[in-house]
Formats: sequence, structure tokens, C-alpha cells
Amino acid sequence: MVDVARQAGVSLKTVSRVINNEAGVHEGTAARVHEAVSRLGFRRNDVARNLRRGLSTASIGVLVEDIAHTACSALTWAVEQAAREHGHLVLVGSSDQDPVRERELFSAFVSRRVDGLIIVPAGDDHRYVAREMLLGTAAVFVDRPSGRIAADAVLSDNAGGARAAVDHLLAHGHRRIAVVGERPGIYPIRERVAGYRAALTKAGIAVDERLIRVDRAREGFTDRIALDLLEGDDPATAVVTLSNLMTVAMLRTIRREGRRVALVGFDDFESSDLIEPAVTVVAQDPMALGRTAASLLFARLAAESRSIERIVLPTRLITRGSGEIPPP
Amino acid sequence: MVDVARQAGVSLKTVSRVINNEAGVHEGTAARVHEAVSRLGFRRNDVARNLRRGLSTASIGVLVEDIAHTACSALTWAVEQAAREHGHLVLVGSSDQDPVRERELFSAFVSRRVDGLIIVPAGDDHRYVAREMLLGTAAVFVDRPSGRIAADAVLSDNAGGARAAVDHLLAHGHRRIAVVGERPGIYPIRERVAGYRAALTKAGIAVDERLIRVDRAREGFTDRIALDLLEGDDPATAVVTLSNLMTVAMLRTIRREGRRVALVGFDDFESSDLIEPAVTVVAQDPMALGRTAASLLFARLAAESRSIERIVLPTRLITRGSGEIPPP
DNA sequence: CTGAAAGCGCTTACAG
DNA sequence: CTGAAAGCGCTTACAG
Repeated sequence: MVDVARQAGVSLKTVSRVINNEAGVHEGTAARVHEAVSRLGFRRNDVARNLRRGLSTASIGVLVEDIAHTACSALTWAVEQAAREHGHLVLVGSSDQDPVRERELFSAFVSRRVDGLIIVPAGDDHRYVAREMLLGTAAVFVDRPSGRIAADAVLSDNAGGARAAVDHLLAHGHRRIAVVGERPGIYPIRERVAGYRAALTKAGIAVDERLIRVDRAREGFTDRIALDLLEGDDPATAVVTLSNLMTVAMLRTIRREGRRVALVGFDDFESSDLIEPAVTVVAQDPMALGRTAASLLFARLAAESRSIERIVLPTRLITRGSGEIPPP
Repeated sequence: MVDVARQAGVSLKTVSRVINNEAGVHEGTAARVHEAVSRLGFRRNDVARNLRRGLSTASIGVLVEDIAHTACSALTWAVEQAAREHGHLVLVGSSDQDPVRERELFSAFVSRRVDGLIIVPAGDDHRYVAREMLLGTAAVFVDRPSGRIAADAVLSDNAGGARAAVDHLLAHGHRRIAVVGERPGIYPIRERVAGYRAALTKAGIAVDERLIRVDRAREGFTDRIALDLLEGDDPATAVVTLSNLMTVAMLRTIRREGRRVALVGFDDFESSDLIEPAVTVVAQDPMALGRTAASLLFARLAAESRSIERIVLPTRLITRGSGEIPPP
């Protein structure tokens, strides 16, 4: 900027005025500055600008589990659209489900003075986030609530989705409904299992713990579990799968064994309607999660004191065939 | 930092020494500083730090077509991993295939003084990038080459992939092979069509222009084209589809019409092996694209003068069934 | 309409 | 081992 000022024969302040389109600069002066700017290839340093202005860096951080996962990238996309409307840029980081990595990324983002963060949390203790929130960094949690602190959160109605899946299978005559999943510790899975239990109980069916197979995934895990569930005296006639991975694995076993088993899978996926039978799913809306979280974040950035909000977004049962197979 | 210095009763410089773990600070002094830091919730402002140090902001920008697309998010993931190894943070932006938007994002990134950018270009004139490259911003293009400037690029072997697809269908006895795609203007599609032509020509088969249906997608486009290709006196017995969208659309029509047509699709997709018949594809490796681009970028950031590189990554034909259907 | 001085929160180069 | 001064590239508040 000093070079531009010298080149144009004006003061720093005048250059500043011109590059920021402030009113009250003589036309000729402005022209000289513009010429100097383009001759020198000058470009305002927004880092210095933001530092001096002392407020916003006009950037937000998105901390997801894994940006390569469809749900995370859809969420990020929605956040980016909202950020654009507010003139903000988006930093991304993948925690890889590691609370330590999550905290490192959080720290790096805050040191860069992002105005706020949208977090799909991996850990379950976010008191380190609360400290920064006190100092003015906004944070909204998505998909899972924050741990040990009060903070805005946008969640899917996981329990409701599971209830809908079970109710649907019950309506088609099933009584032996299994649930298969992995990562039992995380919030959405716990909620879904709770929803499963609730729906059965409400229907007056005793929950058979042997039909609940939610455990850390291991080699060959699903295949063995699938065989377990489908064989024996009193086999499952229907399955609710709690992740795409489980859905696909279960379908493979069912097909290989030549069984007819009803299936409702959690999370919609590309070409779920090209499979035979097409897969009935409980769909979440990751873009809506991102959009809602972003609007919460920007609302918080705009208004100093807001009460903490928890928003739960509905899930949707999409019937395509696999969930409408009757019991034998 | 001033507050911390006052609180600890030391100078600014000493605080700086402590928070940056510089050697040569008395233990007791350091302890006092640390205490002040945690009492005040102090956190080093990396924005100011980077400004003063005058070099790197330790951040890079990733400019993709659409972060919600699987290929883009996989690429971004790989870039993020590399960035992490180099202590860099990642800014993302989706151009939505709009050259104007691409340029705006580029400009915003450069104003934030990212050290470099990885760009999946939408436009075909990147002279505005060259200007910044001269001033020290590194840039690597991915998936498509830069337009009107010389720059590093990492590409997939699109032509080779298309040749492999056609050769595979020829080997299974097909002579009437169609190619169906959208977005004819973009580089990967042009390359694939060129590969298609080359393979047929090499096999001594005259190219029938009626079998090349690559056009901007319109309502009902694919379905009508599919019917066109599959009917008439001399129908296509095999199809190469140039995108997931086309693959899925074509499969739907084929299934609805009860045809037996061989198909090789461009780009692998989730559950392509659960469809009946499982889908033979030409797979790219978006993570490898991202990884390679990132290592090129960081190499360029490390070494002042490097010659410009263009790296072409191989594609892979994955046979699963749909591409091995013989002609009637 | 234009400019000189101070300052954002840090680090660098130097002195003690 | 510790500190006072200058400066990174801008903007703010004030004066002319």
C-alpha cells in the first residue's frame, strides 16, 4: 500500500479510501490510485485489515467427522452457501472421530480467530469449547449434542426415525425385528436403539435382547451376525440397519443366502432405488442440518445475547420395496 | 498479550518467549506467565503473528466445483491430510461450475493470503491466476488443466479410460457401441469422447456419429436418447456412460424396457456392485488426485523455482457384470 | 477533498 | 535471562 501511495503521489489514507470505495475522493486522484494499483498488482491484505478493524475475520470453521463422508460434505456445502450470503469464508477440518484431533483443530481455528464454528463432535467433553465461547467465539453443534456444556445444537430425530422404521415393519406383520449397527457409543446410534425399543414396547412386544446387535465393527462382524439372526428356531424376519455400511453388508448376506427378509436402512444413499428390491430407508437431511446450524451460528454472531437453542429436524421414511416384504 | 504481561509483571517479549516455547526464560518467570495466560484465557492471535512474521499464513485454499460431490469431497479430504502434515489449515469454496464465482472465491482466498490454492477449474481463462502466481501465490490445477496460462496440473487419464471401456466392449463382441454424456464442453468429457473415437478407429470400426450422444442435459434427455439408441434398425448393443448420472439414468431405462445392453460407466459409485447386474466402471481415484496435487503444491511452496509439471493419473476398469453382457 | 499520527496483536533485532 | 523500540499492512480518529 505504501508503494501504491508513492506511485500515485498520495497518502496512505487516500489509497485506503480508494480501494475501499469510500466517498469523497477526487476523481482524478482516484484514477491515479487505481492505475498504481493495477500497475503494481496491489491487492488489499485482508489479514491486516481484519486485524486493525479488530472484529471479525469473516471466516467460520466447520469441524466434521470426515469431509469425505457424504453427509459431512453435504452439510459443509450448505454451510458454505450460508457463509457466502454473509460474506464469510469457510475453513474445514476432519476430526476422524478422534477427540484429540478435534480439539487440535478447534484450537487452530480459534487461534486463527474464526468468528464461529460448526462442530460435528467426536468427543464427549467440550468444556474447552465453553472457555472460548465465553471469550466471544460462537459454536453450534450438529448431529450430536455438546458434552458437559450448554450450547446450540441441531440434531436429527434419530429416535423418531427408528420408531417409524419399526412401526412400518410392524404394520407389515413383522414381530421378529432385529436391529444391527456399529459404534454403539455415539449419540445417534443410542437414540436409534432407544427408538427401536420404544416402538416395540408401545406395540406390546417384549424386546428380545438377542435381536439387538449393535457393537463395534470387526472383521466379518456383520456377516456372522446376519447369519445368527436369520438362522435358528425363531429367526428375525425383518432388520433395521443403523448405517449405510450395515445396510449394504446385510443386503449382501441376505442375497447370498437367498433369504427373503424385510429391511429398513438408516440413511438414504445414491442408487438405493436401483438395487433389487429397492431399499426402504429412513432419510436424514444433512443439507438441512448444515443450513439450520449456519443460520443459528450467524444469528448468534449478530446478536450478543440469545438463549441456547436445540433444534431437532425430522427424518423421513422412504418406502421402496425392501421394507414392505411380508414375513414368511 | 499486554494484559498477560501486566498480570505476570514481565515485558511483552517475555510473554512472547513463553507462549512460543523459546529457550532461555527463567523457570519461575515462565510459571508466572503461564499462570497469567490461563487466568486470562489468553490465546495467541495467529493472525497478528503471521502478519508480523510476514511469510506464510499456513493455510491453503481448495476451490472445487461442488464440495457436496463425492469426487470433490474425497479430493478435499486428501488435501486436508497433506495440509495437516505440513501444519496448514484448509479453506474450501465451491464454484458451482461458475467461472465468475470461481474468480470471486479465488480473489477472496488470495486477499486472505493463503499460501497456495488447489483448483478444480470451472472457467477456461486463468490469466487472473497467473498474475497472483507472479506475486507469490502457488496454484495447482486438478482434474482439468488451466486455461491460457502455464501451471501445474494433475489430471486423470480420461482418454485412456474411455479407450479401455471401448476395448473391453469390443473384446466382448460389440460393434455398435454408443457413448452418452452431458456437459460436452468440459475437458474430461472431451477427452473421453476422443478416447472413444480413438479406440473404435484403432479397431477399424467407422465411428457412427449417431451413436455419440453427448449434450447438455435436458428434461427427459437421457430417457429419450436411450430409447433412440436401443431402437431402430441398427441399435446400439453397448453403451459407455460418461457420468454417474448418465449411468443411473441409462440403467433405469434399460431395466424398464427389459433390454439386455452392455454398459460401462464412468466413475465408480457406492453400491455399484449391489445392482443387478453389477456395474462395470472406469474408476478414477479422486483421493490420489488430491494427494498428488497437494504434494505438488507443497513442493512448490518449499522450492522457489520448479519447472511446471503435468501429472496424469491412470484410471482403472473394474469389471462387475454389466460390461460383460454379450451382444444379442 | 486529503493527510499525519496512532494503533490492531504480535515478532524481530538489538541492547543490557 | 529480560526488555524497549520498531514494524508487519492495514484502518481509525482527528486535523486541515
